[in-house]
Amino acid sequence: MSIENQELRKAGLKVTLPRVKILQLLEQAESDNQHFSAEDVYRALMESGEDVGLATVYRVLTQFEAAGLVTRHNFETGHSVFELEKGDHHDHIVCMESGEVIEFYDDVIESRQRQLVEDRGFDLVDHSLVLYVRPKKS
Amino acid sequence: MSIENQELRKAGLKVTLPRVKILQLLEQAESDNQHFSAEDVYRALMESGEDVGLATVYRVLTQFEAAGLVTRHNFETGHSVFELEKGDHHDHIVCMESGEVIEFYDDVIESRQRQLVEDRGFDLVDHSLVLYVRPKKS
DNA sequence: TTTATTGCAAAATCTTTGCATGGGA
DNA sequence: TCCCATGCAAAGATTTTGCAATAAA
Repeated sequence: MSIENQELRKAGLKVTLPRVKILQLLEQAESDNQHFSAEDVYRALMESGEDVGLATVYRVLTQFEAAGLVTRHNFETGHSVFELEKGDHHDHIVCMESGEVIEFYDDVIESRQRQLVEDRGFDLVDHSLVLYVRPKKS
Repeated sequence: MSIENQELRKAGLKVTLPRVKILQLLEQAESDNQHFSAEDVYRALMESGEDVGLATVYRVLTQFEAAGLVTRHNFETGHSVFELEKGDHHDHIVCMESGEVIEFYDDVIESRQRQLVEDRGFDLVDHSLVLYVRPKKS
């Protein structure tokens, strides 16, 4: 029994071909490109000969999100991107020209955030930080 | 000469009725509701008897954005919202129990963000930071 | 078999654009 | 007058949904 099948069952999802293929795709993603739009996933499936409809891609990704398998980001790009949930917190840099997404983690920012809210009498539960950038001109 | 007219001229935009009305609407917004969708603006104009097309609302808001008069946000709501640019950048702390929203500005985080993206060969264009918190238990 | 899932197409949203008309400088 | 701006409708782009056919358990 494959790892994908186990994960799908654990999530309460019937093991079907589109779900397995999409989960495999997300898990085999290169470390420098783990953010997929529904269109990205659809195109990748078509290229590898899998005949899966775009509507199904949307449905499966939405189910994966509900099951906690993926995280959906709504960056300012006009479309959603999906990322496999690996449990490691990170923030995002989004290039406004290429659409490229870079993950980063910075201790200075993380601890500063915690201190800022504690100074105001709160505990930090979660946060969302996205840096929108453009390639340096000079 | 009204303030709106001056602002429009300064932005290099011809002073037209739709532009003046939309700018007025944004400037008269209550402090607790400064985020408008194009549809919001369109509806408000219709209700005050101004016959402006929705396409024009989009065009004007886009021009205002290009001119730096407004900021466009793409929240998770599926549609853009526009906010008058008042020059005071701030981030947000959101209390998950009371819903309270606190604005803050922190130089350490701001400069660290800039450095992080510049180390990677980018210029920081914009950013979005929201801290989700809970009242401290102890 | 039995029910959830899929594929397709159509619809629902939100936003932009082409083009002829109208309004501001 | 001279164009820019506008209104309308149509087109785009992204995402969702209805429904009959299909596949998993």
